Formats: sequence, structure tokens, C-alpha cells
Amino acid sequence: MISTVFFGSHHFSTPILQQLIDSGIFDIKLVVTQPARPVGRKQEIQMTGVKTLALKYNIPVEQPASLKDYTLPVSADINIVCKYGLIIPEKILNFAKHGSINSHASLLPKYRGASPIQSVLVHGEKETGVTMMVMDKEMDHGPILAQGKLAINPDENCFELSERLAPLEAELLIKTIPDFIAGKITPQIQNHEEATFCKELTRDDGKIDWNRTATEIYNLYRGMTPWPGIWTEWNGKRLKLLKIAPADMKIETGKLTAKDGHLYMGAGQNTAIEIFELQLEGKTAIDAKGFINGFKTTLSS
RNA sequence: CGCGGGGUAGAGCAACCAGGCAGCUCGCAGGGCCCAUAACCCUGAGGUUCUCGGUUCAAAUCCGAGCCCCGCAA
Repeated sequence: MISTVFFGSHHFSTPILQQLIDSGIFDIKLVVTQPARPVGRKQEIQMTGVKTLALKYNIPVEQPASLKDYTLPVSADINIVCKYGLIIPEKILNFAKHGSINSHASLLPKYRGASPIQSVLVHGEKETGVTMMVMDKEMDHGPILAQGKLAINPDENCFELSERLAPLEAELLIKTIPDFIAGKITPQIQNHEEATFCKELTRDDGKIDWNRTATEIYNLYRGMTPWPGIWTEWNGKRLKLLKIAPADMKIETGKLTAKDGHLYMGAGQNTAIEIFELQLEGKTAIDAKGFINGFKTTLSS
């Protein structure tokens, strides 16, 4: 068994941790996850899924607010870092005997940073993958141990793609780490010239620029689903578009139009999207038909 | 006490500000038209206007309390 400290916070860190446990080759000594933060309108405190899973297996959990002056209580053979969400100082990275391995959901050196899966979709890429690498002090910068590729389906959204990437990450970790520890893998230095970066997303990243083409907007929709979602302004209110697709129509750019029971919005360069499901600020989500029925007068004016 | 929108027929909305028969689009039921139709025309059913209390001759509407949903923010 390989003694391991697992770092993870994100929703999709949970199934990966589960697979690592199930593989039976890792002895998870400790799980490090971000502190529970207030969530939702009521500011309720909710623990991460990773913590819930760790507790289920009686694995000790640490939740430091900052790692700057933090010292790991246990030293392991290896640290596995998977969507932890905080910068980890070098001394913690090197605290494990064989250092720290990160699984990153892109084909490095492309899409370094906090939102690789979303960004890949927004840019309309046809292919992505996961990369196992040895961590150094710069983000997603260390030498590569292994990569796995995955073709992106044209209508796939971020959640669906994440769901397919997570097991791939887990598989590759399980396959790669024993070989790495045994010295059978030579880490490959990344070609830093080719590196691209992606930032952490905010809700504003989901605001639609209607001068973009329907395809670009559709890619934005895929990347931002389910979070933060895409939205626009309509009659001074925020209008979330929950389900859309490119449409073979010509509509004035930025104009919301109902036609034959369907709802369209004009995009750039004479393209348009059809809206199937949407939600107006303060209202519940409804389908296009209900929206047209209720806002017929407003729409035609 | 973080800010804001909302709860009206099966669905989505209007009427509320300025109290006076609760309306529109869709759906549903029945009928008509048509070679035919998810199209069109006619008719009909369907309401505790979220709950409780208050004001009033009269409350969906004004006042107070509560419950629930949602958009921000974090």
C-alpha cells in the first residue's frame, strides 16, 4: 500500500477519491479539503463532498483556511492533489517522500489554471484529456508523467464532460503512481512556450455578448453549464438561458423573438439561437412555450 | 437582521400603485369548418387570489404577522 495524503475540494474530487480507495493500493492517511463555507441564500454551512466521504471511511480530515503557515501532521509516500482549489506551498508539496502528484483536467501545457474543462468547451475544442504531473511551485507547470485523451462530443456540457473525465483521472492516477514511485517513469518537462491559461470563473463570465456567433454562444453555454450558467438582460432584468441550441434563423442581433411557438434570440453575423428553457429574475424556470404565453404582449412590443 | 423580485384556474402572466362583477395567452372538454391538421371559428368547465389577523359598506388590491419560491451577494 502506498501511504497517501489526498487534497481535494471540488464536487468531482469525491468520485476520484472513491476510486482511489476502491483500488486498494492507496493507504489514505489524511484528506485535506477546504473549510466548509456558507452556501446559498441562507448562508448555510455545508461540508465538501470529499469530507463526507472521508468521514465515511474514518479517514482523518484537515481543513486549514490557509496553507501558508500550515504543516502536515503526517508524512506520506505521496500527496495526490485533485481540484483542491488553493495554492499549495513548496514545503508541503515536498513533504511527502515522492513529492506531490496533480491530476489536471486538460492536455497540458494547454489550459493551465482553474477552469480547464469550462474553457475547453468555450473555445470549441474537439479533444481534451487529463494530465498527471509532478507539482512544482508554479501552477500546472511541473513535468508530465502521463496523459489520457478524450474526444469531446459536440453537444456535451461541462457537467457531462467532467463526469467522463473524473474516472479517467482516477484510472490514470491508479496506473501511474505505482510506476512513478518504482522509478519506471521519466517525467517529461512541459513545453512552456505552448502554455495557455484559464482563470477561475465568476457569474459575469456567463453574460452573453450577442455580437458573438450562435456557435460561440452555444459553446459558452456548454462551458458554463451547470455553473455559472449563461444570462442576458431583458427589460432591465436578468434572464437566465437554461437550455439553448443554435438555430437556422436570421434574427436581429440581441432581439428576443417568438415565432411559431418557438423562442429565438438573434446573435452575431446573421446567426441565431433557439431558447428552450429560461428563467427570469425572481421567477421560476419555465419552458419557451410558457414564456411566450405569459409575455406575449411584452414580446410583440 | 446583507440587497431585491415573487405566490391569482392545469401552465405562464395581467389586474394591486389609485379598494368596487378576477382577465389574457396556452392547455383541457364539447361542437363547427376542412380532403386533412398541432391551423381556424364557436361554446364550456375549471378560483379558498399562499395562510392568519386587522381596516372598510366593500379587500387579489391597503395595514400587521407568518410560510414558501426565486434573482443577486458570499
